[in-house]
Amino acid sequence: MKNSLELRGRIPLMHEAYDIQHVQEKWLPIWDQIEPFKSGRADDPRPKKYVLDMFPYPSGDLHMGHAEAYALGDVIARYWVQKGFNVMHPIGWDAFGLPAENAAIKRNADPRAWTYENIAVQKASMRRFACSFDWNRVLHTCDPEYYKWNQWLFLELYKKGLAYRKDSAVNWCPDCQTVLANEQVVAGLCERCDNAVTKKKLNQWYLKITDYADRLLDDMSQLEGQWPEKVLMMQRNWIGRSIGAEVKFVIEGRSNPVTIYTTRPDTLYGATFMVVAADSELAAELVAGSGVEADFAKYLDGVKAATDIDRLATDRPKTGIFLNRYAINPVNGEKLPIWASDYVLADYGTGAIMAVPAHDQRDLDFARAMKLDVKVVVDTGEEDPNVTGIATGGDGKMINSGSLNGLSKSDAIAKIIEELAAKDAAIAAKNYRLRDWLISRQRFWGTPIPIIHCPSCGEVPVPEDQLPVELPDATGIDLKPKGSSPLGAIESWVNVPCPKCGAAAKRDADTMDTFFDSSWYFLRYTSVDRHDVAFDKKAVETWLPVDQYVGGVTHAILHLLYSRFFTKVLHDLGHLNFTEPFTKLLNQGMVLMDGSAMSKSRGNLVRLSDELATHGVDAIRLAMVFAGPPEDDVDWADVSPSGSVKFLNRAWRISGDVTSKPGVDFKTGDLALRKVVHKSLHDISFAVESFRFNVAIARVMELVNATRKAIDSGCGPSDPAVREAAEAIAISLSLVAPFTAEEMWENLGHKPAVALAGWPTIDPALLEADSVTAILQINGKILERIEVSPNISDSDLEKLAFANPTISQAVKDAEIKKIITRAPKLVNIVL
RNA sequence: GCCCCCGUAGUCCAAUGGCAGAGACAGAGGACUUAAAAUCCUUCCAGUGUCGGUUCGAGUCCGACCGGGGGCACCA
Repeated sequence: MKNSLELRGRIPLMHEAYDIQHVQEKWLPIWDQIEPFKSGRADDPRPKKYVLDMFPYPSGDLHMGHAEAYALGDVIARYWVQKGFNVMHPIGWDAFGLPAENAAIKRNADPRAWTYENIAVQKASMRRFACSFDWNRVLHTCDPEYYKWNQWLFLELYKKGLAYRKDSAVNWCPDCQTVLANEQVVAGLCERCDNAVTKKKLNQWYLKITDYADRLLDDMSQLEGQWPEKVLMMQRNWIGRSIGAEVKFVIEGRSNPVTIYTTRPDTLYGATFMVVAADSELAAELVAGSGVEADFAKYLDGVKAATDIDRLATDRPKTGIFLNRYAINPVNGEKLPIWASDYVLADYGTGAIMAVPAHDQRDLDFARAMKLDVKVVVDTGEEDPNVTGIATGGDGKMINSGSLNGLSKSDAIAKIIEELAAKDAAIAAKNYRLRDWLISRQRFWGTPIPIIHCPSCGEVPVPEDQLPVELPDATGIDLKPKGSSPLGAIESWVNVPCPKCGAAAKRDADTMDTFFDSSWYFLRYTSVDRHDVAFDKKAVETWLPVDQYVGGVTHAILHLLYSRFFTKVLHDLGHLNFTEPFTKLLNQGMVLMDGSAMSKSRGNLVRLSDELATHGVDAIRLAMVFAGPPEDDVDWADVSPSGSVKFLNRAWRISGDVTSKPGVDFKTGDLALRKVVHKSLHDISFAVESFRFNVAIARVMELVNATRKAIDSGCGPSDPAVREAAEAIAISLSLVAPFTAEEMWENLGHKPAVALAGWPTIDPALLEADSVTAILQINGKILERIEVSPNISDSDLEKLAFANPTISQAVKDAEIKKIITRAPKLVNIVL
C-alpha cells in the first residue's frame, strides 16, 4: 500500500518526539513580537470579553496552585479569542501585606525590594507558562500610582459617611500585632498565622458595609446560575439577615425602657427573664446601684479573659449573674428578672434579649442552670421542655398567650407586632450577622489612611491635590510589630500642619487592610495609563462588568463580598453604570498532594519549577485541566503528567503526517472523518463554555485517535479531511497546550500565531449522524438494537419495532398497554 | 447544633430521566526490536454507598439512613 510505504519512510523507527525545552524557547520571543493577546485597540471591531484571573500575592515564585488557576483562566481567555472576541485578560499583583513586611523585618530592609523582586520572578514565570495576559495592562497595588486611588476612594467613602471611626472591642491578633476584620477570623483563629484571636478596645476606621446588607443579599438574584451556588450560599450565611421585631421593656427604676430584638415575638408570653450582654454598656449601667457591683465586676473579668476559642466550645456551660433589677413584660405586666451573661452578644441586635426558655435551647440551658421558670406557650405536640430539657422551637398552636391563643406562629407574630406597635412598644425589625468592615491596620506595608488629626479641627481629610500620601522609605526604621503602626514613630512623616488651620497636627499612622486594594483593582486595569483618574468612566463602561472571573473559593466571602460592596458604592456615587462587578464566577479547587494541602512542613510539597522542567509547560497545563472538573480539588498524586506528554506527542505526530497542502478544499475530504471533526469541534465548544474542560480534552483525545486511525488504516495522510482534523486539533489544543499547538500549526504550513487562527466554522450538515442505534424495549427491558435514520419519525420507528422478529415474538398476542416512542432513540412496549 | 455539596471499575473521572463507559492512569497480552525504551494494537475490571418511593424506564427525580467534604456557629 502506498500509504503504509509512505509512513515507513516518514517516521523513523526510533521514538519520535519534539524537544519540549527547545520548542518553548523557540516560540516565546516570537509571541512577544506578535502580542496575540493585546486587547483594546481603538479600531478593534470585535465584541469585547473581560476575562479576569484573581491577581497573585508576590510571595516567592509561582506554585502548583497558581499553575492550575492560570491554566484554567487561560483556557477561557484563549477560547474567546479563537471565537473572535476582543478579550481583555490582564494581570497584576496584590503587593501590599504582611509577608513582605515580615521578610523586611528579617532582613532589616525596606519591603519594596523584596516585593518587586518577587513580582519580577512571578512575571517571568507567567511568561514561560505562556499565560495569555495582556502585558500592557499590569498593575501593582504597592505603587503610589495605584494606592493614590485607594486614598481617593477612601475619601469618597468618608465624604458619604461610609467611612467612620469608632471605639469598639476589636479582633486582635497578638502574633501579627494588628487588628483583624471579622472576615479574617476563622474559627477564632487569625487567618494569616493561625494564632488565637483576642479582643482589644480600640478606636478604628470602619466601612459601613452593613448599609448595603440588603442590596448585597437581594442582588444575588442577578448572580444565580452564574456564580457557584456554594459561594452564594456562603455570602447569604455571612450576611445572615434575620427578620423579627424590636420590643420595648419598661425597667423598674429606670426612666427609659430597654429594647430587645427577637425573631419570635409570638412567644412573648413565654418570656420568664431578660438577659443583657455582660460586656455591654447597658449591663454596666443596670448594675450600678444594684448592690451586686462587686460580683458583677468579678464575673465580667472572667468573661473578658475568655478567648474566642473558649467561646466557641459547644458544650460550654451557661454562666451569668443576676443584676437585682426587673423588667416588665409589655404583654402581661409580669416582672422579669434581669441577668447578665456572656451568651448574649453586645454587638448583635441591641445586646439584650427576652429569654423564652421553653422555646429556645440556649435560654432553656440558662434557665436550668439558674433555676428560672420555664413557661410553655406553643403547643408543638412535643414533650414538655421542663421534663426533657429540650426546647421546642418549631411551629404549633399558641397557648397561655392571651389574645394569641390558637394562632399559628406566623399569624401570632403579625398579630402581636400590630398590638404592641399600637402602644408604641414594638416595631418589625431586621438584623444582620454582617458587621461593619474594620480597615485600620497597625502595620507599615499598606496604604496610609489619608486623614490628619488636628487638636482643634479633629479629623481632617488630606486635600485631594496632596494625594498620594506616600509611604516613607523604611530603611533603618523598626518595623517590628508592637501594637501601633511603625509610621507613627517616624517624626518627619507623621508630623504635618493641619490642612485647615495650619496648627501642628499628626497623620493617621494606620494603613488600610489590603482587601481595600483588591476591592476595585478590576476597574483599574481598564485605565492603567491614566494618571488623572482612578479609572476612565468610558473605558470601564466598555469593558465592565467582568464577563468571567476565575479564582479560589477562599475568597468567597472576603474579596468577593468587598468587591460587590465597592461596586455598589461607586455606582451610587455616579462612577459606575452597573451594580455587580463579576457576571460569571469560576472557583477552581485546590491542588493537593496525597490528600492534603501541600506544605513544606508536611513534606508533600511539589515544586512547579521541577514539574515544568521534567514534563514541560504544556503537559503540566494539560494535566491540570484534564485532572477533573475545575471546581474539584486536584490530587497531584492521581495525575499523570507523563500521560499528558504522551498524548501531546501523539497529537503532534499527526501534524507531521499530513501530506496535503494548506488551503486544500476540505469539502473533498473523507466524509466519515469530517463528521468526526465537526462533531468534535462542536462538543469541545460546548464543554469549554460549560466549564467541563476535562470533557473538552477527552473529546480532543477522541479526535486524535480517530485521525490516527484514518491516517494508518483509513483514508490516508493525503486526504483533505486529515488536514482539516489536524488543524482542528491544533486550534483546540491552543487553548491548553500553546507550544505544541504552535509547533503543529507550523508543521501544517501556517504562520504563527495559532492562538489567532480562529475557531473553525462548524457545518451543521456534518453534525448529523448517518444512522443511530435505536433500542427496542419490552416493559423497559432492552431486547434489540437496530440502526435507524436520525430523522426517523415516531410512527416509522414503531413500525420497524413491530417488524423486528424478536419484538413480534415477545409481543405475540399479548395485550399492549402502552407504547412509548422516543425517535430515534427507543421504543418501549408495555405489556 | 444549623445549613450546603458529593458518593459510578484498582485510581482520576464521563453519561439533556432512555444501551452504565466518553477520555485517561494503573494492570495484562500482542506486534515491532538482538533487547529495552518509544510507538501501534488488543484486553481485564463496576451495575452506580444502603433501603424505600415516583416513572413505561432512575446513576440521574423524591424521602430516610450510612459515609466523605465544606460553610456558619451562644446571631436571640
